[in-house]
Amino acid sequence: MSKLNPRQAEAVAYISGPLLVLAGAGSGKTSVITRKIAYLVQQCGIRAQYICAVTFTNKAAREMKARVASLLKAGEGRGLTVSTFHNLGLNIIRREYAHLGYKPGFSIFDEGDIKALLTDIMQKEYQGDDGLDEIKNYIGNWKNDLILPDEALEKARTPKEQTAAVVYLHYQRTLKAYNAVDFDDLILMPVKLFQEHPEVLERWRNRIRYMLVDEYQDTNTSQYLLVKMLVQERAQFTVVGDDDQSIYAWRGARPENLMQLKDDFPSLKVVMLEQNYRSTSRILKCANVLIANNPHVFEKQLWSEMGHGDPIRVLRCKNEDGEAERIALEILTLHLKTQRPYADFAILYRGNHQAKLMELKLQHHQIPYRLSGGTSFFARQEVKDVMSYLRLLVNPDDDNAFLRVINVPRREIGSTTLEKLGNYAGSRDRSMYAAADEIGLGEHLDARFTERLGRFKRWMDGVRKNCAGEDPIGALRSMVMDIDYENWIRQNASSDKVADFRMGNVWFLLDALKNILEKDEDGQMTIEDAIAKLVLRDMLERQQEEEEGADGVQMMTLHASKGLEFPYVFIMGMEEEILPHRSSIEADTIEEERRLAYVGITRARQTLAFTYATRRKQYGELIDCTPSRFLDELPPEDLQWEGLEEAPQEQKAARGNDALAAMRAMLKRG
DNA sequence: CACCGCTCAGTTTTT
DNA sequence: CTGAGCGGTG
Repeated sequence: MSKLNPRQAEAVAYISGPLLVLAGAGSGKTSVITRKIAYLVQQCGIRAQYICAVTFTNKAAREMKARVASLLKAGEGRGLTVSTFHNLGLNIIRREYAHLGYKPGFSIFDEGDIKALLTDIMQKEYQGDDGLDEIKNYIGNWKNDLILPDEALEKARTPKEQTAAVVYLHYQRTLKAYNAVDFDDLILMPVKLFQEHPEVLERWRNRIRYMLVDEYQDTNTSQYLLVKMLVQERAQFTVVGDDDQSIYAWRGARPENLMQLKDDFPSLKVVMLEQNYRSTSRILKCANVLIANNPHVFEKQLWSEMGHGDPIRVLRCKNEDGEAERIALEILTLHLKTQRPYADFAILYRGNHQAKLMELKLQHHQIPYRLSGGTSFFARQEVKDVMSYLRLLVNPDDDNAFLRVINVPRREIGSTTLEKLGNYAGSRDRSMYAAADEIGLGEHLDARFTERLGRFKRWMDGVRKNCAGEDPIGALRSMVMDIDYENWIRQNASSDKVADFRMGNVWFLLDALKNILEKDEDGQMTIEDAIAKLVLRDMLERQQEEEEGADGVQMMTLHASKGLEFPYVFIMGMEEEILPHRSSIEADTIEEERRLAYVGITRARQTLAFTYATRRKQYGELIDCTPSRFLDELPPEDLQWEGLEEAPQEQKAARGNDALAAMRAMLKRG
């Protein structure tokens, strides 16, 4: 077990009041959190069940859990909570749903469900879904700021806001009727609940006596309020964050929450972690010098004892094709020369579209790679279908799921039937599923159609019964067989290969569900809970990770790279309009772009290179590119520019290009 | 309902 | 310039 430095030790041992740890990149913040949990349990006699650590991603939570487990003796970690904000919120709602007027088995709507619901509402209210995304943003922002529909209606000034507020009101009512919540509600509802029911809050405060929050700079207003309410005047907490790594303001994160803490908790102690255990000092100097261009409340200087390191190279390329080619050749050469696995190399970029060409080049040179991001597993049709079956199974009020499922596969229930069922259900204040076999429906629908609906409902009720038995997963597998889903997939797929892949996803989903049920320690997990966890992506990634053991160059966006590290890092597209992004230049949010560059630089352990193209095809036109202003902000003495010989008039002196020639020669040799 | 052609946007994204 | 998504048509 590694020794903590004095600052880290101070952060771990300080438990007499609220603590803010400003942890620079690579300064061992996860160690501090995990060691602190162990310290609380082993030295302070606080039982693990009273400790709650919160992260933003499942991955971070998983890593933290594993590291804590390795520090504690068996049994000591019993009842410890390490979860994401959303999972914590889910756990609260799971126990307190009755106070919120919800029923068990409530659905969690994902991005797709939300859009479908909003489209539906806007069709009804405004006969069109123009500006859906904008309205969705308004609603999301309100929810992040803890503003409910009534307040939004009052506050709305512009016509757009008023429209959005009206839609918001309908949206929230419909969610309630469907016995559903969205992701934002998982945070917002617990806060509202605690505000309205102090006795419930008291119960939770009793359960959570010490709180630790990771990536605090990424919290939004609701999340901060949730933390604040739980810790309240007892103020037993540690939050860890880095204002320089705040790159999610665009989705509601408020790095100001770091400052807010000082006002809200005057006794706040601040500890700064400035020793970096990841990068060479040259890389850190670059990072420091760059970020010094941003205003700071807390000044920090990262330093390391990892040696001076290689110069940082800036590779000038003719065009986007040359850029990708150059990176591919660099990696190929370095891989051969150093014998390091491809997984030691990372290519980072601002936007996902930049990955395309890069991918082609890597393929061309037969370099294995791993691409993170891309189409989410949950966006896949077959996954959505099966998820909808699962949801309808545990939540018959979920009309969204009902509509998705009713004709998949074909049950000869058309839009007219569904519209009449919907109207009838609406008039009776029932869900479509509940109304599907009501006698009164016969007055609006022909017997043929009521029979089809009734048959579906009877079948579904049967499946639900089976699920309540000994082997719920087995029951779900039979359900998939029962509807002959495989046949449906085969009919709709373009090839057998695609069909196999899709069926694989279906079984994978059920396996993940099985794993969630099985790994549950206290045996309290119901199938309802497990499905909710599935929507929150928990467990799924873990399985995918296990399958992803293969060696390969890692390609990802700068955003996705936060929290990771690589020996060799390439940051591509270092150009004005790309990094900083054009829209950020226009919106004057350069500082966040600078932090994005900062995050990218601080991912590198030993070698860092930037690339940019002098010309680039954009929207069908060949345009001249300007190197990113961030390159100019870096210390010139640590940079080594390459590829300037074609443009000697540029501000930087041309340097020898021996490296490129040597590389080519080496490639020829083998 | 399937397919074709037109229009329009073209950042980052977890839960 | 592309690719997605939409609307119109057969």
